Formats: sequence, structure tokens, C-alpha cells
Amino acid sequence: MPEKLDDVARLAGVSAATVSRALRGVPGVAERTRTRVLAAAAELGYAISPTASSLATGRTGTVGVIVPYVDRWYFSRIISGVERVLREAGLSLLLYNLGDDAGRARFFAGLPLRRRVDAVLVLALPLSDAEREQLLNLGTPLVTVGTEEPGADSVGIDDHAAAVTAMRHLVQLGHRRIGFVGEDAPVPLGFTTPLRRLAAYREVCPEPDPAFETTGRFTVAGGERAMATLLGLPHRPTAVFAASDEMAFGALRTLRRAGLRVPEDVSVLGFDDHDLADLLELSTVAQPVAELGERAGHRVLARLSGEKVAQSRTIVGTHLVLRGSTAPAPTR
Amino acid sequence: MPEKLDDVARLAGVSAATVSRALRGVPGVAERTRTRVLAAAAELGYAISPTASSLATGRTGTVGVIVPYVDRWYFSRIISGVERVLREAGLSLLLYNLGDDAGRARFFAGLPLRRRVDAVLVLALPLSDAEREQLLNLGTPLVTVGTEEPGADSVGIDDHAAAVTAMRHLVQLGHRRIGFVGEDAPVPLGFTTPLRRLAAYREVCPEPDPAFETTGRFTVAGGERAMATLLGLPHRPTAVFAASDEMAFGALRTLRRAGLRVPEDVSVLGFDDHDLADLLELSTVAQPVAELGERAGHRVLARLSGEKVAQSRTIVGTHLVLRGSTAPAPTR
DNA sequence: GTGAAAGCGCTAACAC
DNA sequence: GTGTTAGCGCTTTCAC
Repeated sequence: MPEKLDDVARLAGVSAATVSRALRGVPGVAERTRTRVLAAAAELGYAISPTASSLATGRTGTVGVIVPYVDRWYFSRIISGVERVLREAGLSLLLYNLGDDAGRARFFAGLPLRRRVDAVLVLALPLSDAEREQLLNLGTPLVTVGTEEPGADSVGIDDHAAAVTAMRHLVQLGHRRIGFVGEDAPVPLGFTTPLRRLAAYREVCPEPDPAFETTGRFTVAGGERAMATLLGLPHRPTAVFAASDEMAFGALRTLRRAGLRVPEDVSVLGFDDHDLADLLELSTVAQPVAELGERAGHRVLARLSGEKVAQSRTIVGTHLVLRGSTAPAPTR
Repeated sequence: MPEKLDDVARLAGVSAATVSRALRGVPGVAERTRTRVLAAAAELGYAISPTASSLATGRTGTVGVIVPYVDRWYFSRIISGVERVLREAGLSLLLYNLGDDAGRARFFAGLPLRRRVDAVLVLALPLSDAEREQLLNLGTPLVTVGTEEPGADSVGIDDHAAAVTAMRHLVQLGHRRIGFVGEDAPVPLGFTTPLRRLAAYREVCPEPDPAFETTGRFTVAGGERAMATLLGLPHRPTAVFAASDEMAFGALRTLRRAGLRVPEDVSVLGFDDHDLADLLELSTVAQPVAELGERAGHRVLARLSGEKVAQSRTIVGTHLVLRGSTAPAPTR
């Protein structure tokens, strides 16, 4: 197994340099020689040592992907998209899951991906100035998904516009008292997205009311609690806009338990178009999550192949998916 | 940024070898010297080059994780568990998502993780003999989750026992005609697990009937279809056991659409305890998925630190979680 | 088109 | 304890 270049060279009757050239497909090797080398390599079951190769070239053939969570639908979906394009391009993906704040701190303290990757991808994770600098100082391309950072390419959706569309839908259905389930303070790992959705909510809401703005930490349980809070209000909303489907799921559950019908009594609108939104008949704002990942992967490839534009920013479209959870406001 | 060991050595007034020792914390360096070196390194913002280090030592500090999917709850959850323990041990995780059959073939043809990792982890993916040999030939420890392979450590649950428990629950509720939603033929990437669950089903089912055995490809949509098939039967089952929660979700939906009540008309029992099982009030067999990942991670660590036992096999427990989707069989 | 030689940045013996 | 000397297995000028 630990064959080396020279073994192949010997077998093919050429020098190591030629083997190296032939195996990498660089020009400047006679076709006959190349075939001979390839045959020899195949016979020996030889494959280049990525490590040695990296040391010599400075390239690792690997990209680092930093995520706050791997086991949430949104993230795993993006990772899947990213992985697909990187794999097809022959790159490997080094995954760094930050975990909690402590994990995040440890990650940036040690920066384990330093010198290990050719590029880094940050998924839905707003960086502090210091963190951004560290990543930029790596000297490798940086691309982000769902956030924008100076010096980095970004891929995302227009959160504000999407949320406006969602809210307008509710308003057109005649809803005036609309609750919001989102996140004001940074959640453990600090999203920025919820703030943009909140802003849109405030903008469109016919009767904005601070009491209608709840937070759900982007979890089902959080959504349940938020909905409970809304139901406890003296004059409760007739519709709820949740900044994520998972929170909307939680809201649905609280409503069901409270004996309220969706959408007859309360309309619920989510955001994401989670795999199970369809199952739960949740109306929602669909965003092409896997595509976000693929686009990000392509950004990396572009940068790696030397693209030199200032800073690219791709916005992919979203659309409303109307299912059974939204209906005209109860007339009462 | 591209500082080298010698720069630190110069600054600290020692040799490169000493810096190397000090930085890695190996014994045999005077405490004073070590402090001085650490200070110098910090001052320069120096960090060892993993590539060079790997070339010299033969160790990469990386483990390869091979999965059939990343964006399914079960897998993303395991990955999360694995990642946590590897990260805490200072190891990086190289993720390989096989995608479809073609992707799988390409992966094993190129074996991109060859010489890149110190160990490999295979998640819920039964290997062909050839594939197993290839992985074993890497010469690195191999551990599997959810499958068992000769030559590899494994971590998993007792699928058969768990399924038996599940089925018995249904039988005790008085159900006699029980449908099964699983998978007989290998799904795209071939699970082995469903077969064991199917065997348990057959064993316990009071009135086994080939027509009651359906397949759902482990997806919500597949579960929907399978349930539809079962409903189309002349004498339909009063309970359904699905080999995964996602398929159970699909079954629930088909039942709802058909105007049947769960659990009054039909009981549904899942498997996994998916994040959303609680939301959907699905009774299910809970398996500690994240723990599976953690255990697997620990297996890797043990092997990496030289453990030499023949072949370890870890079985973690499961338990029935009774929620609202199972009830006594309709007396009719 | 091909080969020789000099690294890439570390670690591991082996001396001292 | 610490320094010296060889490599680790490739790639890359630079000759030929």
C-alpha cells in the first residue's frame, strides 16, 4: 500500500518527475509515456499521497466548512449541496461544527483548519470582526451562506423581501393582528437573518404591537412556547408568521392543544419549506436550501480557479407555498 | 502567515527540533524552554503546518466519515455526535457523502480518502465484500455504525429485539392484522437494518400476510404510498409498524387524508424517535442516535490510541416511547 | 519530452 | 535537555 512515486517510475522505466506529470495530467508528457505510466500505476494500485503533494504544492484539495449545527434540517441540507459540488470537483470537505459558544471560542482560538484547507465556507453564521479577520487572514477564499461579510463572497436569499411577501399574504387575507415568532437577541450562535425578517414584519404589519413579537430560538419547542405566549395575550393574533418552519411546527402544536383550528381560527405561516412542511400542510416561504449550498460550492470553485472579482454576492429566489395553514381572517 | 518552525526557533533561541517538541508538548523539554518557545510562537502567531507534520509522522489528524446521506435526520444526527467527540479529541472530520449509486462507485474507484485519514467511519452503509476490503486495506481502523463488517468495530442497536418489542406492543393492544412499512430490496444505498426489522415483524405478527409487507424507501413519500397500498387491501390492517419515523409520518398523512383516525381506526408505530415524532404524537421505538455517533467516535479514538482488541461491538439500548398514535384495536 | 536536483515544513533518530 | 542530520513523498525549476 505505501507505494511511492519511484516505484511506479521504476516499473514504467521513467523518472519520478515524469510519473508525477503523467499522473496529474499536466501537458508535456508524450502520450505513449503517459499511457505506460498510467498502466504501471494501475498495476501497483498506486495513488498519489495527498499529504506529500500538499506539502510540495501548498494546495490541500480540501475546503473547510464551518457550521453552527449539522443536525438541523437547514444546515444539513446546505452541507449536502455543498458537498455534492465539491466532490464532483474532486475536493474534500472538512467539517467543523461549532457546537456551543465554548466550542465556537475554542474553534477560533485554535483555528484547526489553518493550513489545512484551500478555502473556507461559513454557513449561516454571522462573524464577529475578530473572527472574520482570522478567517480572512488565512489567505484563502472565504464564502458565506446566509450572511454577508466584507471580504467574502456570499450566497443567500433576500430575507427582507421574502418576509414582506409572506406578511402581505397574511394581510391580504384580512389579518390585522399578526404575531411574529422569531429571534431578537442573537441565539446561541447568532443568526442575522431573523432580524431582517422581523424588520419586514414590522414594516408590513397593519397593527404592529411589541407584544406580538415573540422568540422561538428556531426550534420546535421554542415555537410552542412562543405560540403559547401569543395565545395568552388579551387580544390574541388571528395569524402568526414564524421565521422558520420548525418554529411554525411548534406553533401548530400549541394551537392544536389549545383546541384552536388552523387555519379557521388562526393562520400560521412558516419560512423555509422544510421537508415536513408539506406533511403538516404548512404554508410557508420556500427557499432553495440545497441550491444555496451548491451555489456556495461553485463560488469556492470559481475562487479556487483564480477568479479575481472584488466580491460576489448571489441572491437566489424564494416563493410562497400556500398549503392549508393560512386562510382569511375570521370575520367575527 | 507562512511562518515556519525555524522562525520560531530563531526567536526563541533554540533549535527547530526543540520548538517542535515544545509545541507538541512531548516530554523532554525543560519547562523554561517550553515557556519561551510557546511565547515566541504566540508572538509570531505561529501554528504548525498539519501537512508537513503529516508527511513526517504519517498521521493526518483526520478521520474520514462515509455516509449515504447527510441531509436526513438520522445521519445528520450521527454525524453531529461523531463530530463532537472527534473535535474534542483534536481530530478533524473529512465528510464523504456517497450520493447515488454512481457516486458510490466513483468514491470506491477513486477512494479519495486514501492516505488522507487516520481512521474511517462508515455510517449505516452495508459494504460489499470488495468495498470492505478496500477500506480495510487502507490499513487504518474501520468502525461502522448500524452495520457489522468483519474486521471493523461496530456500534449499533439491536434492531431485531427493538422491533420485536414494538410489535409485541401492538399485539398486546389486541391488533392481529398488522401492516409493515419497511424495505425488502436494498434501497439506493442498501440498508441492512430494515431486513432485521422485517424479520422481527414476521416473527411476532399474529396473522402474517405477505400483502401486509410494504416498502417505503425510508421517506415520507414512500410511507404515504405504502400506507395507501395497505388501505387498498380488502381486509386492511388495524395497525401499522413502520421501520422509520419518516415513513410513519407518511402513513399518518395518508390515513388523515383517507379520513381515518389515528389511533382510533388505525394505530401507527414508528422507529427512531425523530425530532418531530413528538410533535406528531407518534409512538415509536427510540434509539439514541447522537449517542451512536459518540460511541463510534470513541471507538475511533480507542483504536487510534493503539487499542488492540480483536473486534469490538457496541450495542446501545432502545425503548418504546408511547405517544398518541397507538391504541387498542378497534373492537368492531 | 524527460531527468536531476532542490526543496515544501515538519519529525525522529542519534549524538552530545 | 537540546541540537544535528536525515528523511517523509511529492512537485518544480532548470538543464538536456
